[in-house]
Amino acid sequence: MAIDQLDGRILVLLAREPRIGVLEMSRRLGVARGTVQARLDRLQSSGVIQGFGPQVDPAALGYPVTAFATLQIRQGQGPDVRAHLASVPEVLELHTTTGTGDMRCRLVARSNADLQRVIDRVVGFDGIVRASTAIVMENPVPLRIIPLVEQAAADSEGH
Amino acid sequence: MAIDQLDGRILVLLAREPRIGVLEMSRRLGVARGTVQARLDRLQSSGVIQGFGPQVDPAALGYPVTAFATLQIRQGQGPDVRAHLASVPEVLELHTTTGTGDMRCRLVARSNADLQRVIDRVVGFDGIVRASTAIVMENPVPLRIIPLVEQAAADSEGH
DNA sequence: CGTACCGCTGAGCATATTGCCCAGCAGAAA
DNA sequence: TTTCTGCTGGGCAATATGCTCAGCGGTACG
Repeated sequence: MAIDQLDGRILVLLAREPRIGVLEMSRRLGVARGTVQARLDRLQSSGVIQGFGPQVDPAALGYPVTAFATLQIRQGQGPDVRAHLASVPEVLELHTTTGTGDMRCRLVARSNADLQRVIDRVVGFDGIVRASTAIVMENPVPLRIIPLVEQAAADSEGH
Repeated sequence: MAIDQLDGRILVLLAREPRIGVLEMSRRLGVARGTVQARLDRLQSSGVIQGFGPQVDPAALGYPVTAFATLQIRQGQGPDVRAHLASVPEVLELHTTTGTGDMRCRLVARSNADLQRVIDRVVGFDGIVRASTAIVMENPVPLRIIPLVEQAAADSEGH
């Protein structure tokens, strides 16, 4: 479950050069190919690596506006609201958080004007009591995992 | 910049079976290998596909707790606060949003107790005026892009 | 102390894929 | 008509993959 230094180096290498092959990886890391193969299999089957899906930029797809919405849900309407939000393509992510019936979702839109349409569609659903939205201006730290991987690998040093 | 149906099918296929090769993709899609190759190159150079980095599960790394923090920043301290937050491995993402000096970040921690340590480290910085945190309980819609890709591809139908 | 067990190594082999080339062809634009 | 662009289908050498194997050093356990 915990990862060691070699696992960490594999993950970092993979994050930096994702299209790299197993053979090339083994050369860079100075270990046998079978070892990298086995580590990768283990990382995937243990769930540390969930996949290698392409990271698609919504902006390049024509959706340059990102926003976060905080929703308050009427008691008992949770499942319905989830299904509703899941059916909206512009909802990229949804979490339920502490707080009475609170959800937060990440939205994208084609423009600020289009965001209004998206929000209307999102909150125009019975069961959503209240909604507040914050538009993203900058993204100083894009979603990342490498620093955490390095810390986790370092933590496992002193076994 | 906009994607067509073939691009959309490539992205969906790639999202479903990321380790698939160009040759196999061309077979599944019923087009020539060179075509898929060219489309992939274009998707990458145009920025639609940012990369194929491994999707690492923080929970499997030993960080099962996720939280969102909303920070209020003192005027003019933005750059310093950003640099500080970027230096904390548990900060996975950071956005600046509308609102007076507002930032939101995504945090992970080893436990609820550990979250306190992380928050202390995050907010224990001159320039952060106020902070509120919400712990994530469920993630009904994990970060996704396929529905948006399909919509974008469908929108380009009527050229 | 001896004996399993486990992970890593280094190697080999048949098969599949890649990167790169080419000529031909259809549709759109000029 | 002519030119351009994108897709096709093919071929080629080089490379990577999946799989197997025996050897070898640790560590755990009786």
